[in-house]
Amino acid sequence: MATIKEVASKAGVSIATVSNVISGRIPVSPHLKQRVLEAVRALDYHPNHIARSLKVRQTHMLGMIIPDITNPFFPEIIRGAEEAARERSYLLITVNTDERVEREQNALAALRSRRVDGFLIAIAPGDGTIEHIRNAADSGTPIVFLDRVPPGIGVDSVVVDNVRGARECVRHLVRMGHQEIAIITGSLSLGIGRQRLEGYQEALSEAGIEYNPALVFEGDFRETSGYRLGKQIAFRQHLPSAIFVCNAMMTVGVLQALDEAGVHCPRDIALATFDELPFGRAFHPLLTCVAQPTFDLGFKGASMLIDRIEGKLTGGPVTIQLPAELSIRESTAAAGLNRARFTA
Amino acid sequence: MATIKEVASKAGVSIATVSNVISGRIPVSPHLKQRVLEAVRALDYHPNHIARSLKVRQTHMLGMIIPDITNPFFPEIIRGAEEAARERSYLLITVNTDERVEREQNALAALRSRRVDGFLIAIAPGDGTIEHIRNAADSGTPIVFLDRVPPGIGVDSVVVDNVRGARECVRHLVRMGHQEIAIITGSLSLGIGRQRLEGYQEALSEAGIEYNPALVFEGDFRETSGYRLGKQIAFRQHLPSAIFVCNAMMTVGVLQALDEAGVHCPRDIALATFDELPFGRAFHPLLTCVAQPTFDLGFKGASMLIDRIEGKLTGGPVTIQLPAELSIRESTAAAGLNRARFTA
DNA sequence: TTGTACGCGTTATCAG
DNA sequence: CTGATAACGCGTACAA
Repeated sequence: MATIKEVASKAGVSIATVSNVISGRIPVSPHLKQRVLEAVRALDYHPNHIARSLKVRQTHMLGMIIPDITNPFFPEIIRGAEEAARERSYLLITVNTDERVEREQNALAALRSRRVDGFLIAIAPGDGTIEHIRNAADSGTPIVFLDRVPPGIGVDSVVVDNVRGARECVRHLVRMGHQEIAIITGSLSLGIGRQRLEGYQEALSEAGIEYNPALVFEGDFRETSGYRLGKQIAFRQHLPSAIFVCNAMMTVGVLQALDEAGVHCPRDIALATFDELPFGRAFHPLLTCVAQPTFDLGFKGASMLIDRIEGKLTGGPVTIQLPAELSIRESTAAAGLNRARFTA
Repeated sequence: MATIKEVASKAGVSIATVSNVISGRIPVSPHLKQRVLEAVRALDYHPNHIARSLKVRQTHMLGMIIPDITNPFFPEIIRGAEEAARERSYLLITVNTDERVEREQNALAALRSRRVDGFLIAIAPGDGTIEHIRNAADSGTPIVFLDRVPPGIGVDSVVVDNVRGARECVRHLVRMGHQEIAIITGSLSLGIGRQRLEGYQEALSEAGIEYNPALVFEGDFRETSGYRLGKQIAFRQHLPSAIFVCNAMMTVGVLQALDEAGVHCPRDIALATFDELPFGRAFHPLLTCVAQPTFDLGFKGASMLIDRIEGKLTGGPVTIQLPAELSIRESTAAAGLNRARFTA
């Protein structure tokens, strides 16, 4: 690959002049500029960002750590973050941890070695060891948490109002006449898992419905746990009249389980889910869900991170809380109550 | 961030010794090794990969360029590629182009500036300008194409046997008694788009069914085009008895369109799709599809690329062709022929 | 095993 | 406005 020296030599100028043309920071006479640009094109010159990073001590790279790239929730976040990064000429590097803390640690180490300018992190569920994250924060690298925030660490974050979203969704179920509402939670070692459960509890309590632990099934946000717990619910001696599932991946599993068990939604049971599958438009029945502002989560997170990096945001930790929006659809239409029959 | 010098000083050894401990290339006495490791931990030292890259002239980074991260086909490929990269300690950097050639060019330039050791590329549809790719290839950086290969450039690739996959799928439709089979193609400026159409044509020809251009609808692999063309088909004066859709994203659109038009699958029309939605298990009806080996595509692509980079693979371009597998499910069950009624 | 000079490609600084 | 040159942090190679 051509170097700045070769360009300079080809254009008959000094390397400093080439550098000035490329960066545009210091004006160069049109005549020389022209010659430089020609040499750049002729040699297919691409400035060596590595050398540049070494010198300026920043890489213009953002490290993003997410737990599950096969959950469509995250690709949307990535798109948002990538868009913000692109606009401000940062490169986003995303690493997937498969919900494993050990991979999260490795990813963090790899990205710190690469000297990314900042981190966007959605943590994996774990036993609460966040030493690796605390270390990164202590090193002075800005961090913004996305969606999932570990406890006891004061950094920026962009999150969803999980409690409210869950509450409104369960309220809707109650309004539809449901008294016996099962919940399939996410990992309760995660704040978002607990918050959604909390919203569920609040909605029940408001309605004067007693909280029944036997209706609480703890999943892990992955499809297989939805499938497993869905089966468990379907084969209970007594079917609840509704299920509130705490994310869309698990809902896919639940749908399959119900289907195999011959339980029809919404005729036999109502289903509502936190989080939306982008492909839900093709589902039958259409799912009542709490849609999250995924793109925005990523976009705002990356924007905030870059502001921190560039010193445009100073002072204590900032938390941006985004609302989630309830969409009422077919899956909660008079279900399980045998008041009406619904055919998709 | 701590430097190798600080570690050396803290451990009371030379930087060369620290370097040797870290890299493990030259043995160091257990005693000193221990002291170095302690210092590393105490200082939370992370080797500066930037400086290292500048010296050794390789970054251990793989650049991946994909057209649509919201199409679940690609996250699976990313997982595969990332897995292969991780195992061989490379870092995968993925950039999404939103199917836009202009972004592809920018991505390529950015990654070349970053001096990635090689490229994994699934091209965006365009007017055939592949100068940017040819330049990258000419610069000596290894490239492996994934799934989508531009014409007229001799580089490695990992692809799917599209012709055969499509042919078998349409054959199945023919076997089910369909004579009038519409096709919603992908972008025909892409090889994969043309190949799937070719498979369709072959299957028809085998069966002695005349090829009818009026049944060919050109989409672009995105959901909205499926929706639009689905509507078009649904409102034709004469409904075909089956549709073969060339990828799953478009199928989601088609399903929605049929639904809105009151056309029921499989009762009124059969549907088969190339490519599988991972969430298809929750669909009604379950979709007959040609499943692609997505993870493998990514894994094999990245493995091959790293082999090239490390000189373990030499010689002319290699193409790995992976089979796609037909899964027959409910959406093609005796449809449109009014021979039977099927209720999901 | 250690010390150390050297170079990697760039940018920043300062002298012309 | 242009050019010469010293960093940036590390890996390598050598001599001690």
